Amino acid sequence: MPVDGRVARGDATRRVVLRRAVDVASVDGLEGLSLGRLATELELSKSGVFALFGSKEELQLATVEAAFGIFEAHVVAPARTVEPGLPRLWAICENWLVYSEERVFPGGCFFFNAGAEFDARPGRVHDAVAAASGSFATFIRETAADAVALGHLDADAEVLAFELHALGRAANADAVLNGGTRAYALARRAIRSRLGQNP
Amino acid sequence: MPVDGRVARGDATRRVVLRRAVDVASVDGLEGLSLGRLATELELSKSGVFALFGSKEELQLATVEAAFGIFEAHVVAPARTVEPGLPRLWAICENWLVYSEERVFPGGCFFFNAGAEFDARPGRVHDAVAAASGSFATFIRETAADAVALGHLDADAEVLAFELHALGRAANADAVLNGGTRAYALARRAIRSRLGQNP
DNA sequence: AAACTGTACGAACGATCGTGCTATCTTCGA
DNA sequence: TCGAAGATAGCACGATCGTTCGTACAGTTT
Repeated sequence: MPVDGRVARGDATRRVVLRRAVDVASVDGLEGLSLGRLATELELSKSGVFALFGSKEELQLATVEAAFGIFEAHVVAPARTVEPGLPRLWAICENWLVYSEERVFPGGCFFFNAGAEFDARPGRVHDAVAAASGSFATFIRETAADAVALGHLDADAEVLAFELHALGRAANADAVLNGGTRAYALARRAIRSRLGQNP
Repeated sequence: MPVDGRVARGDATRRVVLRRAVDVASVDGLEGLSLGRLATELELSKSGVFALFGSKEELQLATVEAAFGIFEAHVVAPARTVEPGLPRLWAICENWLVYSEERVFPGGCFFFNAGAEFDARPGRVHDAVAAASGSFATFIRETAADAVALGHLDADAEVLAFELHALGRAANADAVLNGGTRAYALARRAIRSRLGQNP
C-alpha cells in the first residue's frame, strides 16, 4: 500500500505539533494551548498549524487522543502482558506511579489535569477526557474483579479499584503541587496494605 | 472604630466580585477568570473591577483566599467543634464529601481544580493554592494522629490521612467528571472500612 | 469651605486569541 | 506533462485580553 507523500508530510508535522501540545497542555491546560504559541515554538506558521487541525477544539481533541496513546503505552499495555489478577493489579499501580513520578508529561498525569480542567464544562473535549479516564478506570476495575474471582484477594472489587485509583491520583497531585517524592512513598505504603506484601 | 464609607463601599463590591469569581473559577479555572467577563456579568466597568484588585494576579490571589474562607466554613470549622480523634476524623470526611456533593462551588471542590491547574506553574498563585491545600492536609494528618494517640485507631496516621484525603478527592473528581453520586458512595464505603463502622 | 482620598467609569492602548482568505510549493494521478 | 490535492505560509479580520489614563463623584479630614 503506497503512501501519499503529501499526507505523510502532514502526518509528520501533525505528530510534531501534538508531541509539543501534550507537554504544553499538561502544564498549562488544554485551554492554555494556543495555535500561535505552538507555531512560534515549532517555527511553523500559525495558519499552517491551524489548517492541520481545522479548529482549536479539534486540536484539543487530537491532543487528548495523543496523550491517551502515550498513557496506554506506559501504563496499560505493559500491564496487559502480566498475568491477570493480583499480579496485573500490582503492575497497574506501579506503572501508574512510575508514569507520574518520571513525568512522562512535564505537568504530571495528563488526564488528572485535563479531567480537573474540563470536569464541569460540557462539550466534546469533556467527553473525550471522560472517555479516556473512564477506560482506565474500567481497566482497573476489571483487573480487581479478576483478582477477587481468582481468589487472590478478598475484597469488594469496585471499592478496591476506586481506592487504588484514588491513591495514585492523590500521589500525583501532592507530588506535582508540593514537589518531592514523599507522596509516592505514602501511596505505595497504602497500596501495599490493600494488596498485600507481594509487590 | 468608625468605618470609612468609601472603603466600606469598596469592600462590598469586592465581596460581590469575589463571590462570583470563586464560582467562575471553580468551573473555568483561575486562568479562565477575566476582568471583562466579571465586569459584564456584574454590570460593573472593567476598569472599576481592575482598580479594586490592581492586577489579574491579585484578583486570583483574592479569589483563592475567598474560596479558602468558604471551604473552612463548610468543612474545617464545623469539624473543630467535634471532639478530637476519631469523631473529628469522621466529621472531616463527611463534611468534605457533603461540601463536594452539594456543589458549594459549582465546579466541585475549588482547590482540587485550582491545585490541578497551578500544580506545575511557579508563582504566587501556585504558592497560595499549595498553602491552602497544605493547611487542610495538615488538619487531617493531625486529627488522624490524635485518633491514633487516643487509641481510637491502630494505624499509621500519616498514611491514613493520605488515604482519606485521596478518597475524598477521587470521589469529587469522578462525580464532577461523570455525573451521578456513585463515586461518593464508593468513597464512603472505603472510608468506613478505614475508620470502622461508627456513624 | 477647601483639600484630600478612594471608588467607579469610559475610552483607548498594545498584545494575543481563533479564524478566514489567498498564494506558493510539493506531490500524486492521468 | 498537466491539473488536482494537500501542506504550508502570509496577511488581515474581529474579538477579547490585561492594563493605563483622565475624570467624575462620594466621603473624610482639616
